[in-house]
Amino acid sequence: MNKSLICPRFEKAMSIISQRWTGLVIYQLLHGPQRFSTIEAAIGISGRVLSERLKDLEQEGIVKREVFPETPVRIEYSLTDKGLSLKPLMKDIEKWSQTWLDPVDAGSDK
Amino acid sequence: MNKSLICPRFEKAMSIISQRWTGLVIYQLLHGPQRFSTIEAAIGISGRVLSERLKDLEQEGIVKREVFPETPVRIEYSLTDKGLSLKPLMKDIEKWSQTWLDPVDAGSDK
DNA sequence: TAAGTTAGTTACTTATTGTAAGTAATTATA
DNA sequence: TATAATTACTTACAATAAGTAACTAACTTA
Repeated sequence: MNKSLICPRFEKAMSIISQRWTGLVIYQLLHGPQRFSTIEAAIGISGRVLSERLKDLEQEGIVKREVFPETPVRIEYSLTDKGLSLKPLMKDIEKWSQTWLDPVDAGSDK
Repeated sequence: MNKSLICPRFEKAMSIISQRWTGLVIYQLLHGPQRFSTIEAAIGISGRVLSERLKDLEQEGIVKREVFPETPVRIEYSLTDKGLSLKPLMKDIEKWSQTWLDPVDAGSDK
């Protein structure tokens, strides 16, 4: 079971992109380096999960974490080259959504 | 809480694409119309969830379900125009994975 | 000393998935 | 005729992931 016939690299890419919230986190970071609380507020993710996702994305080499020892401490998250390379993809999704999703529908909660 | 500042249409698109398995189901259907059990085997999804996803995707107008009253009954799932319009996106993901993911790494179960 | 920052973490609840067995409709086989 | 097979699901239950809210650490300011 669970032995798929699909290219493992594609599958891996999908597993990154299709993990809940990762897409939005990356999209948000396209606006530039940001701190934890900014991302949290911008996309409406819970701190618990954001913390988890940022760690995963750092592991994948998609996100970079930088500490600025100011007061209070400032920690900035930004995209690496690998992360930035996802920009065209994000733009495609944006374009698709504008072409194929009805504005009214899109806003309604489930 | 949970009031994001991101464009609702983009968010909706993301919520479709980033739902577990939907990407792989769509990708698989790019190969042409297929029956339930074929998709199931191809991507390694459980029947329970596949059934759920296909219903969702049909709702979204991305997938079409057709019944052929043969024996045993044949039911084919295929992409609608809206579904097919996701093809360039899928190809981009494929390309990205080939450029940025290490083949060894990608295969390892985490 | 108390209260305010930011960036998390922890404990606990709720939601989503996975697993495996079961069902319905029909035909083939012993 | 009873049993088995096939496909496309559904159901019940266990396991994993996400949401919520309170809490911590390491400062600084009032």
